[in-house]
Amino acid sequence: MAQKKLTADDAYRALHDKIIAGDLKPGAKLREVEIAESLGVSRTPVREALRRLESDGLLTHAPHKGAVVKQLDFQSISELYKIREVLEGTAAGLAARQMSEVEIAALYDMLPAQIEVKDNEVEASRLNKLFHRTICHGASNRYLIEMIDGLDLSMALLGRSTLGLEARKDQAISEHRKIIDAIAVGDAVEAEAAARKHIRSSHAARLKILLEDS
Amino acid sequence: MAQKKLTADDAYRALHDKIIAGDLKPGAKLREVEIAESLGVSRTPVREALRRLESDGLLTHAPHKGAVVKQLDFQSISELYKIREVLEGTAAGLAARQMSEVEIAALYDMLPAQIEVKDNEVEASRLNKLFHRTICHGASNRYLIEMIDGLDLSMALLGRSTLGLEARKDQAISEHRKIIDAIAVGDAVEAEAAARKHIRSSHAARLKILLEDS
DNA sequence: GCAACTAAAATTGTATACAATGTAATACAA
DNA sequence: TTGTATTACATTGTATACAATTTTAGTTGC
Repeated sequence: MAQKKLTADDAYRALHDKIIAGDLKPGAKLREVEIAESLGVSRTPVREALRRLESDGLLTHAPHKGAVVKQLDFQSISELYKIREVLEGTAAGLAARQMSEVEIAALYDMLPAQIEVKDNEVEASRLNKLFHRTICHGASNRYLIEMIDGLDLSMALLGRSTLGLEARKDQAISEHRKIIDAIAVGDAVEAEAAARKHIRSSHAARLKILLEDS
Repeated sequence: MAQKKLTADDAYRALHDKIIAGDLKPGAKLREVEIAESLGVSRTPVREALRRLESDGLLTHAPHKGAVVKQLDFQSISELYKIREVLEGTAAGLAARQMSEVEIAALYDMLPAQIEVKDNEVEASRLNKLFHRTICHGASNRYLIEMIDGLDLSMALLGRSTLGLEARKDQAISEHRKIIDAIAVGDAVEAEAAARKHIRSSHAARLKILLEDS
């Protein structure tokens, strides 16, 4: 078999994926030797991975105390959605000015798959991310892309997707369509407004989940 | 004498400051052993510092090739200012809704010092950053603060401040006052508009400097 | 039984040694 | 002379050894 040599980047991705998948929940402590052994590497690359995850905002790290998966409090979640609203709105507005016909067509093409996916929260979430990423890239701004990606990562700390709520799924798709429609006609103001509204209702759905779970 | 033990965090700050101060210019290659020896530590903490600077966006880093101080191209600079406009505008808008009387008074108190500073680009830049940071904190959003701080860092890669231009200094102060005025009366829309305009004219000044230097 | 102190174990931080990769220089052939 | 291949060197990547710090467990005194 392959047994390809693992590197720091592999360690990063492994931990990254574990956190995203919810395998490592907020509050979980990460011990370097433990991780190193489980991955079959030394502590050095593990430490590098941990530091990257820290600057990604997925871990908190106190000197001599170790790394812990970050736990978002209520206030942080509100702040997170507020900024997401601004950035996704900006992205949609820029996309309305810059996206090409084919790119817009690609957005429309994503809708059927979003509708068809049933009771598969993971896949629904993947398609949703793809949709938002496509618009974000349509804005052609590397800093914006980086920031939204960063927020998405933090979002993963919240656990299961809001698309798990059946009602939310249909609403989200309808909102997606409105965003595309505005982009398609080059209406930046409306595209931004639609995107902001979409994030706000996503926030509302999130709050519903949080209150259910508590 | 003290001879305090240096740690990874110190190495980070040392390099960080050298880049900000322009001591390490874009394009400069950073060799681990060289830095380690100059700081009197081993490569381990230096590597950690380099990785942090990389995720700060101050360095680019190719595997097995080493770290280089990032060089921003024309396109990147435009994108940088575009996002700064959005974020600083958002910050000013939120600040208009949330800042307290005393905080606003503190903003007004900063203006005289900004006016008095003469031919001291470094000090002028410091006061300017302080002003923007204060508004940013007035928005009470940790993610927003983090992002604007990150953009400020990248901004440092551009070299000397736009406040070096004599005409720009007066203009900037006038714009600062307009922003505060809007915040003081709680006019979020106007505060955002004023802040965005401020960043745009800063961008214009930046372009002037860039064209002069080339 | 509880509190505080002490010691030992666990864990992170740093230094160094070794491996892998990339770069540059040199030798050789066309 | 130029192009290429080979080899030596420089640099980064990983593993391990050691130091510093924190946490935990145990013991002693009250």
